[in-house]
Amino acid sequence: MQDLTVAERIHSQFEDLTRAERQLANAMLENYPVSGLGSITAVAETSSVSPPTVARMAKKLGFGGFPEMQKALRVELEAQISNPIAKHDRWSESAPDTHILNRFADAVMENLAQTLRHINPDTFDAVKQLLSDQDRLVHIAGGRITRSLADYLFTHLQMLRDGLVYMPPNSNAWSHYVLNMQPGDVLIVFDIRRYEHDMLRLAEMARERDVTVVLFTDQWGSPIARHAAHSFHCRIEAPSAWDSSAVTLFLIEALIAAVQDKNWDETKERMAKLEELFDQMKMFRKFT
Amino acid sequence: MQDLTVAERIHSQFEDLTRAERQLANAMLENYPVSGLGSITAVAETSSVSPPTVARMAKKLGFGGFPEMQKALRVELEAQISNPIAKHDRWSESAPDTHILNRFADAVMENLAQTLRHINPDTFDAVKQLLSDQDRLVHIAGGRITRSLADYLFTHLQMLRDGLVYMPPNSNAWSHYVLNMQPGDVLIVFDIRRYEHDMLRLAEMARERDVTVVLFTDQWGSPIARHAAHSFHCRIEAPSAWDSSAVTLFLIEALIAAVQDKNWDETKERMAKLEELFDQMKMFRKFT
DNA sequence: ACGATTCTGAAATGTTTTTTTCAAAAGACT
DNA sequence: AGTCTTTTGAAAAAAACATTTCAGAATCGT
Repeated sequence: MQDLTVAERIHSQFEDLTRAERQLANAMLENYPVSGLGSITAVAETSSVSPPTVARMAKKLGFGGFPEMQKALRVELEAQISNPIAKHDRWSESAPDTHILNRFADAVMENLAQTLRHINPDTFDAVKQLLSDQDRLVHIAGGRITRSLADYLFTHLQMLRDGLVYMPPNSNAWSHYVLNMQPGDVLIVFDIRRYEHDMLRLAEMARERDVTVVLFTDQWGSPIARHAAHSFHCRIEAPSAWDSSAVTLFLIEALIAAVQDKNWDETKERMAKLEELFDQMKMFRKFT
Repeated sequence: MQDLTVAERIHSQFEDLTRAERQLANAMLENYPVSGLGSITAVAETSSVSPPTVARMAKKLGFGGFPEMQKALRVELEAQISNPIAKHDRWSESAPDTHILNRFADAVMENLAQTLRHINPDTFDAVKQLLSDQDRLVHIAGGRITRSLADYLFTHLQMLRDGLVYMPPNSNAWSHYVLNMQPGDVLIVFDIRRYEHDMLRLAEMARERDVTVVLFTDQWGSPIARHAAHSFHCRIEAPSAWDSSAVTLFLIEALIAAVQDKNWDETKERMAKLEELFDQMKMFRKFT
């Protein structure tokens, strides 16, 4: 009896149900399982029976009462709707699923799915547009931890366009950088957890100069969001003392790909030139 | 406001939500919309906020109260269930599945799954062990693109241990760094695609000095693998002219988490000291 | 660093929902 | 038909739920 769905229980006991109960049962199966999610009064009403009948049937089906049956319905629904990725068997097959690798993988998968649900494609496209606009200077700033992410974005954008300014994480020097910002410029800031006060000030100052601020932050949202024209909230949950930036990096990469797609011809040309330069510097070995 | 879904309302007003409300909003979107169907107490509990917060947010979102919001959720659910085409195969709901966001997400998920299948947990644990060993110096080197990843690893390991050397990506200076390597030391190198010749030379020289080389590379494998005691092959496929480092970053983070777990007591102490130092520096900066 | 403001949850209050009770209605059996 | 059993819903009682109030906590702004 334990693991049967409500529908299965109804079917298996249909013979034992009374007239009013069968009427109710049919109504519940009609739009299953949503029809059973209202209050007992609502359920009773849509089936044209009385609330006690509903309560009695719930008990007859083996539940403690109506709320218990409703909870079972919710659990069923959750299983039915839930994300396919949330359910996977162990990733790294030879490692137990309590191994940090698998636990971390779970977290990152979930973070990715969550983040994507939060993201507004319009925001994404708008930022893509901003970054594609060669007439705007793009300033990139990161904090203590997010510096690497800022760096990653900068390195890749460099291959796509010029007019980029990388602002070093040492905030003492920022005021000078702000002086060089023009109205219409773009400032990309990373601000995650332990939000940094200097970063907020930077965003404020930039905004005062009519610079469009784009923010990468976590699911809770840095206070900078108030000043940002566009914000990306990336989920950073991880089984660790620190947060996971993997999803933030994914988003950065997706943005880079989008910008690259947008002006593919120019990009291709630029890349060719760059490759040539790098080859001349003999930094790379031929692919074998 | 009338015809917006609850999720849309949450997104559009996310900025105006307070900390506890955001926590609740995230929890509700987590298993949307089922997670919002319990009693106000249940919803509050699963989000770790108080019932009043739930009631307040419902009003903030434009509903008369919690029951009204819940009813809206039920209506949405019904519409969603009865329309089998509107299933959840798309990630970012309002973006078509040809949107770069969704395509990139597909690629990254696939990369992660593939990578995990190929990782040998013994390798992982062995590297964890190496990084936990305070008696070995750990040298970290990255290339043109992978520099950010090396930087990320360095920044985080710094919070876990000392005896770390970050080798700048400018390869001219590397020979001096190699001079300082001792037998038993560890060298972590990142080498992905367009494998860099200097990186290979670095690994060779390190190996000659009995340094244990750990390599992060792509699915094809840098030639450095021949000299490395341990190699991680991360899949880097992406719908882009560049590769995706998201999975490599995931692996770095998982390693950091593993090292941190191993000696948690020492780590905790170290972190406390570091926080203190950072606070002091912040204060110092304020007065200058 | 210090008030002013906003936010938050415990507790109290008011409301709705659920269950129980019970009498009437329907049906079953003699 | 008459009596007994079962079923049913109205109404009351009990329980759970939702909202409001309020004081402490956190945050903000100067």
